[in-house]
Amino acid sequence: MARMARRTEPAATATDPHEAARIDPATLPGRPCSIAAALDVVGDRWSLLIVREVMFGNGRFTQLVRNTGAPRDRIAARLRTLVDAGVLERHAYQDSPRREEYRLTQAGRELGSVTSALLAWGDKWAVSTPPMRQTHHDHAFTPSVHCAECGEPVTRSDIVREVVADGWDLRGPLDDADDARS
Amino acid sequence: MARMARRTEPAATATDPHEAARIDPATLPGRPCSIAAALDVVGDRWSLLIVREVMFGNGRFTQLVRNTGAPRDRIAARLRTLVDAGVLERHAYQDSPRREEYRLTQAGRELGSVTSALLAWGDKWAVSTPPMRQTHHDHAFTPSVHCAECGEPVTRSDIVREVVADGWDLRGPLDDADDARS
DNA sequence: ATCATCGGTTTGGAAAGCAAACCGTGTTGT
DNA sequence: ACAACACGGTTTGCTTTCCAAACCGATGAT
Repeated sequence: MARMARRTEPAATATDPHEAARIDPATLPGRPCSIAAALDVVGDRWSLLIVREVMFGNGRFTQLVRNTGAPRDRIAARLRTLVDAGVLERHAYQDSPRREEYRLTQAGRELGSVTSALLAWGDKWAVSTPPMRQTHHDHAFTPSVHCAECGEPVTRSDIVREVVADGWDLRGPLDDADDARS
Repeated sequence: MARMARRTEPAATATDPHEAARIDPATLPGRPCSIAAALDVVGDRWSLLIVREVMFGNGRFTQLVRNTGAPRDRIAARLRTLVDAGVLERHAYQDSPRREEYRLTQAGRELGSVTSALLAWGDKWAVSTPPMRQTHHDHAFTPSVHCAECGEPVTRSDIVREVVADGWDLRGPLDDADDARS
């Protein structure tokens, strides 16, 4: 994808061929950050809609084109990069004629937390009328973020962030005359 | 943003001037879906990185440019659409010379669930070395999605989805000869 | 007076996105 | 046998967006 094109190094040190190459966050523009790295993989216009459709069981090319509304060449391009990134895998569902469909990998399945958060936010803030309903054991489902360690629901102020990458802190690059700091 | 440009109607029925205009999901390309609507607002290359920086307290123009790595004109353009969408608000932090900074609205703050999910996913699947550490009450923080109603941690198979928008179900548009259904 | 800071805008070229037409393989209908 | 169709894409020609770098206007500091 385009954002990828701005990175300076592909960092092809994959030992396992099944494992997709990982991004060195220092090669991304701006702050080294896993949010930026995640968006480098799925942050374009169509990727998360493709993931949504595959989650719904619609993993075939024509289904993806129809249900996302994206141009065919965009779908084709995104499918390639998502397979390369280890989010999807290509799987033949018949020979003769050979037909392929796409399935989620474990990494792809775990994007469910992202689509789920976007769905909830969109329902609440973006949309006039929610077009889909989600239920969890027969009651309406609203996601709530908890701490996996202690199980408690999380408030934003409970979370402390610390930058471990060299040359940056929460304010920005350290060598910058942004404000007084040694 | 560009994706916005493909919608056919702005749906300007806002009663409250503070409330941003909401999207009619039927006007989006593809499946009517709040994920697509959310991505219509924050689904471009830079928006969520802007939101990240504002969450970190870096709400000024030059900070946003430096810390996201985006071109100045892109930041300016995104700030306008994010303010229009009700994610950010512009706030003067001094007069003479007048200087503005951007702050999160409630809608913007609630994008924390999205950035949080992306951060966790990026840490686990996209990045070679996580460049940031998050702690919750002095232990490492990993987000876990629970059901807000019953408090239980959520498995993907526990969630049942139902399309309420006209003309679609989970497979796609109903009038389509995708497979046999009345 | 000159230079620096801040919050942008302008400009010109390069890249990406788009809709629509096309293609190869294989199957179905007549 | 032959035409039409399904599927999973690719190609083409054009439009839109994106980018880097330069510029701008208001003000304050030297």
